[in-house]
Amino acid sequence: MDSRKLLVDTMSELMWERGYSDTSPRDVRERSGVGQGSMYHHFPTKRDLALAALERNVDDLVPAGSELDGPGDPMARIEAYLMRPRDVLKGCKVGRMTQDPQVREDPALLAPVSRAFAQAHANLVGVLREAIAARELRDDLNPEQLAHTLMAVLQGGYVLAIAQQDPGPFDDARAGAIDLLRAASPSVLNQERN
Amino acid sequence: MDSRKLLVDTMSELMWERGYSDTSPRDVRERSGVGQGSMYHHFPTKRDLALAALERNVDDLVPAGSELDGPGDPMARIEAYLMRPRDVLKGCKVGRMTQDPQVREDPALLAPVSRAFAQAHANLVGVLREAIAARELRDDLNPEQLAHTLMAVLQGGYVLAIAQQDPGPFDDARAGAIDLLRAASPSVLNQERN
DNA sequence: GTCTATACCGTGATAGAC
DNA sequence: GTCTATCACGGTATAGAC
Repeated sequence: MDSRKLLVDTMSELMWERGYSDTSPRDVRERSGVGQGSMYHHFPTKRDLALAALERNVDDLVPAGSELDGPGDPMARIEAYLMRPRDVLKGCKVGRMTQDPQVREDPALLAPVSRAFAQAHANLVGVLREAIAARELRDDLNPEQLAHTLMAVLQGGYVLAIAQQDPGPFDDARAGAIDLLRAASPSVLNQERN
Repeated sequence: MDSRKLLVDTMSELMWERGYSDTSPRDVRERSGVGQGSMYHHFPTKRDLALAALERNVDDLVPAGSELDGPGDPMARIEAYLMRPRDVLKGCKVGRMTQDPQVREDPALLAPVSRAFAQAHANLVGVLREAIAARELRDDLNPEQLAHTLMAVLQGGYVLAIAQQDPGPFDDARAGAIDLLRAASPSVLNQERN
């Protein structure tokens, strides 16, 4: 129906599955069924199509962090965010882009990726601060650093899982992170001091 | 001098910088100065050269874990391993391969990557066990999971840093991980119980 | 907006002489 | 082992009709 939307949808999928460099205009045409003429009418270059697809893929990631804004204890929300089911062996549609040389070298393509991670970081920092305020986490922990740690656990978990072609390492990584977070609750001793 | 070695060296560099798909035989020839004939004499296909280069790149990573076998407290060795200086914005020459579709789909190319991470995991598990035995870490933590967590922090740290074109998120991620590890030492209360 | 035809270039080789 | 020449193919468009 709407060729333009079809093209963006298809490019989004392909960029998730194969990245940018390794996805050709021909791949997009064949999967979408949109003809050559239409394609270049809507998007003068492959890069233009990729930009549209990328904006879409990063937008998918923002509501994906909705566990963080929900109700419940801050720590419970953080754990829910980490434990949300994910398509582990496909990897992260946003993080993947950082390993594509043609994306890395193109500030315009990298920009949406950068924004998405910055947004995720800000959300996580907020909940971590709440957790500290609620005495669920020690107050000597740095929320900015810790947010990057947790994001890295997820992004790196994908890498390890794909290397083994097994989601196990991803699940291990996040379970270990949660154990550490729980171990970092203010100790009974400290609570008695206050 | 030795064309074969020159080719492997050059391919190793290029695969670190640009991955496999995006590195062409021409790139290798031009950077190495080795001629077309020599190249295809030593390596019948690009994939053969990549296999040799990959074996070499993963071998670079094993001695890189030598901090783990050194002297000193187990926890100090883990921290030294995490804090070792790294070329953050270039990323990990092994982890990078997992995002290349042509590597992902080729079991022979993925195998060295898988082995390298499995080895790193085994080494980390060993030191984490020592840390628990030395009462530097709580004994209710799972060393297998935790090892994957720490590896993921590094691998994911690269992703975040490249996205921002700034090593900051990588440094945050590992600093946060170390803070969590320290917070997971057996509490005074627990120590008194034993 | 969509179609078909055409074009140019880089990739990933192969061929055969030296 | 190394050199130069050649090649088939896919990637990434452009041209112009409908």
